[in-house]
Amino acid sequence: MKPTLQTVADEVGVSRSTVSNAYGRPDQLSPELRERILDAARRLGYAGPNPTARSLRRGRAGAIGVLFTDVLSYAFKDPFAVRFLQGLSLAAERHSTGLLLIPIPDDADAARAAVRNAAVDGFCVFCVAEGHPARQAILERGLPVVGTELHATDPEMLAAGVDEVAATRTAGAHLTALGHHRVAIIADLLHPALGPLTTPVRGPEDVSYQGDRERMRGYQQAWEKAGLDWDEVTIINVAGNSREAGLDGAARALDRRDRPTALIAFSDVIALGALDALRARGLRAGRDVSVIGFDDIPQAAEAGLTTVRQPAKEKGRIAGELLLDPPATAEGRRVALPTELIVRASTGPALDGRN
Amino acid sequence: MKPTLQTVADEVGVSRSTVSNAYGRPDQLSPELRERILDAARRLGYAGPNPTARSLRRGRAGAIGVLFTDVLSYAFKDPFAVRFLQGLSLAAERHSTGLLLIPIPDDADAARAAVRNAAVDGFCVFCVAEGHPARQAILERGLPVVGTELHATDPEMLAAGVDEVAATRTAGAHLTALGHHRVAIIADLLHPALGPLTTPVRGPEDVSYQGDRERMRGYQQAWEKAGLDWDEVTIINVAGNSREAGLDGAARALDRRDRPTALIAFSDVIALGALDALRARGLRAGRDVSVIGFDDIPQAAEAGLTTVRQPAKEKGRIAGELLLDPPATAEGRRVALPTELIVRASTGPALDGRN
DNA sequence: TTGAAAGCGGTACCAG
DNA sequence: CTGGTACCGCTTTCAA
Repeated sequence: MKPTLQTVADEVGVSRSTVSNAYGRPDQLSPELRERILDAARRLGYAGPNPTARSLRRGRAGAIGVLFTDVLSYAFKDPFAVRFLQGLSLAAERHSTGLLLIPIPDDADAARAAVRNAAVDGFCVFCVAEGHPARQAILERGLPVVGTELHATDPEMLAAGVDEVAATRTAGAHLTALGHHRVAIIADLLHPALGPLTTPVRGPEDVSYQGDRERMRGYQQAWEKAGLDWDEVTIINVAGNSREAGLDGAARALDRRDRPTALIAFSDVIALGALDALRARGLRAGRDVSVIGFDDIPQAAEAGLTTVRQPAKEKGRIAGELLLDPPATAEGRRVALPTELIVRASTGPALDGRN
Repeated sequence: MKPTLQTVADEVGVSRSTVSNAYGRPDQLSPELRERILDAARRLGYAGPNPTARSLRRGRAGAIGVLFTDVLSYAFKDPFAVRFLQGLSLAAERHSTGLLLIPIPDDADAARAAVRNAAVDGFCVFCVAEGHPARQAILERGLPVVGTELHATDPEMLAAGVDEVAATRTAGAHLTALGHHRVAIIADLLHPALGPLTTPVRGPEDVSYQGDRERMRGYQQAWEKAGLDWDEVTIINVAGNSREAGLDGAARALDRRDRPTALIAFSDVIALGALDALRARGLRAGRDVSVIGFDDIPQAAEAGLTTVRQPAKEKGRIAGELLLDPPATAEGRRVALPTELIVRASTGPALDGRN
């Protein structure tokens, strides 16, 4: 039988309360008694109050839940996600809180169950598509929830995000100013749980993820503003947010007869894959074909990738703080982070017959 | 007031047990009653049984704890660690269990507290040095613990690991066969919590981490077997397991007057950094200087890095299975995984005056 | 400074 | 198929 508070109390000849105090409120008893209690505990192999029982009593789980699809692989593969998690963990550490990673099973019922069974004080919804069953289950828990979409539809939702539309509108203006109009967008736009990946994506309304949808809107607005035809934009949906996916998607774009003059990736990892595709074809980025990304991960600088910078770690940190210490006012509950267009060598004037 | 089981029971006019059964054992009550209960729950905004309370009653936390130092950054940065975690999460998912990431605070007392307060069913000790205070605290919890050291000193400890000594003995033989004897070892060998990072490392006994210690032993044995002088081996301790650390460490080795003919990294990320250092000096890997790594992460193949392959994801998966379903027999509690020397272009004959 | 008592929200056995 | 009844292990007033 594992020792409990009672075991120790009996051993020392005091009450449970006193033993509890020895651990949680050292100032409530004499140092000698405390020492005696701790000694006895050590002797009995008692490792301290049971965390679960303590959580139940205190009404605080001591962890925040982070949901992941694809057995975590996405989360760990994208340097942006990694930085975000680092920020989140920073906030968690500050509040003596753990991070509970919850792998979301593919099955919808199992996914809901996973959410319902998570002993957490709040959830961070990171890259979970809006219609996903797990998302609904999270809202039902009635716990604080933080996301990265500044304009999330649910009013209860906390958010640490950037103005995606404005960010890509600027990025788009950069491209149109360089004379690009026949371009291809490459991104992981469709969530598999919501429908077949072959669904054609014509515009923002077909995109599963809110962030990506807004990014597309920004580019659309830039095209409008420049008086360009959105139909000249090819939208290529790829499976997954990864360098390999970017390579595939870019290959599909580059091997068309009317090769686009620029490739727009919705993340840097995808953009990096696009650069790989260019290289494989002997094409020079920023000269033959322009490439633009999103995030500004460290590798983007090395690769000379033009991209939109967003503060990844800070985003995570603020998301964590929002969750662990929710502001009282509605305004404080949505924090907007800045973005910046970082122009590097991968974008240049459009090389186009018509120019 | 948040609704509880009782609230729902009262609403429907049944007992708590029945409501509990409606969630946990659907076969214990009529479908109609169950529907009525679930309906009422929905109406009242009851999201299902409180996970903490359930855990307490069931005696199962539903999560395994994974300890991390350095606010998780190490864990997320090394592709090997990422794969390991993926494997771990795979096992966790199979057992409907979450992964609780526990950032270990620098302060020893806080670290112990973090371990004691974790509501978990077991711990996975991944890259936590042997003398680390958190490690002691883990053992005290009396929960199952899995590590990656096959020859861990604690008999209770479960393990999914490789024969590090044999692996590097083979790798070392490869190098000595190529004529290398004046080499440099580059690795993150000293744990900061255990003493200053400037402590000189002369041999295996000075290394903080068991795995690294054994890797060094393997190389030492290869040197002995080849009749070479271990004193010709320079040991360079770097801070952290990262590409940057590898770059730094290699720089220190390459800029010496008696430049080593080969660089031995204890991880591929460090080896990749070493390749960066070579490149920066116009040196060709495998021609001017040889480089060998450990792990065989995907980037190793791209970089043409000779390395020791170990099954990262499988290691994590097995660690998870061991933890969640500990074998009864002592033999089954330590699983040995295979390693393989993968020879690529980064190693070649020693370029040495004396050869 | 110490202790008694009342839960925190459930689960599971067992009787009906 | 349903309900009564003990707990799970701890924290926290409140009195002594």
